[in-house]
Amino acid sequence: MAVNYNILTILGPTAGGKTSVATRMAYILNGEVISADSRQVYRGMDLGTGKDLEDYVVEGTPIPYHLIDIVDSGYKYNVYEYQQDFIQVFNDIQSRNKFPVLCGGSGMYIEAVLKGYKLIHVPVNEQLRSVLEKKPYNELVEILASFKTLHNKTDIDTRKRMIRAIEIEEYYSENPQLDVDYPKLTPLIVGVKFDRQSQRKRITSRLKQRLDEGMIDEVRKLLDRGISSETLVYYGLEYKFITQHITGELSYNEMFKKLETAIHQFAKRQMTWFRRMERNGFKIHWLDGYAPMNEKTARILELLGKK
RNA sequence: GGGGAGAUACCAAAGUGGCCAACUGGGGCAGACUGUAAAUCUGCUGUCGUAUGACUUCGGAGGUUCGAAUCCUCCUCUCCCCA
Repeated sequence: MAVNYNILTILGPTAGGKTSVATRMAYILNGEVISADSRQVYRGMDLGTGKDLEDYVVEGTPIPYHLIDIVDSGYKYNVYEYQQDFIQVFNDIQSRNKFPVLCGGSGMYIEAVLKGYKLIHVPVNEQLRSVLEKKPYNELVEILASFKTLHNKTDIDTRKRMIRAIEIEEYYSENPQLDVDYPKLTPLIVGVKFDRQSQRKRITSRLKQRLDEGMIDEVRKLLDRGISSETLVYYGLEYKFITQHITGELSYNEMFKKLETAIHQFAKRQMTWFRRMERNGFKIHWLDGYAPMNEKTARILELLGKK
């Protein structure tokens, strides 16, 4: 029985070659790419986020992409906004009879849209915050526990998150209607990965390459533009360690080693998320990164039932 | 050539007769995670499919002792200082 997939998802850990597979598929399917990357949304953050914009031209044809370069660096984007933006882009692509290819490595963003997390806009409640901020942590735990149903299951390991969690529950309790008009998605999910040893090698050589291409200058430019080092550190990985190098906290070698390790660990966490998705019922069809492109695309077409 | 310091698990580093299969940090592995998610947090990490269990470890070889990573002897190697 043929399944009518209405979206193709390409996921996988960093440095696995997802983008080229996604753009190739978009080229074949007359489609457009929707990025699922929590850091590529920022303008001016290219090398550090591994945007690979040159991959968006296949056989001389530019492939339209979405949710890349949509906000200024310095801004703090989040899942809620991502989901909203995704819905809009998805509907738009469908209305133009193009095929959407979701591609990225931000597990939570992917799951948020494929699973349709119920996220609604919860405004900041300054009054509530000022009250909660005076209370001890254990009292906050009790307050959060007092809500019958929890909509927000995030970590509450810090006071800040705890207060935000209560703020969200508080809002839900007063605004019970939370059904948003969510598009019906029937995704085919394909993962691209290499064996761990190869993955590590790829991460390291890609890191060296991007440093050669001027990744440090990119970060320096952001600092010059007035983005605080705290914000850059918040962005993590490349932006975090390179900023610490620029401010003199880390030598070049220390920066390189720590960053390399951090990216390896990040790739591992990405895989942990994907495995969890599989346990939770998402079928991910894994492709060996070493397979040639035509083999990958043939396999995906086969899975899509277009062969 | 003379003097001194040291060799501990993947790495660094505690431990200096029993409470040591060995503190701790890093790394590695596994996991949690719906509003920071490139974040944050948790567990495991000598071997034995489980173990209040067994077995093998603290440079090597001997020895002392009821008992050694810890004490003694010899050997090998590393580092530092003076020549």
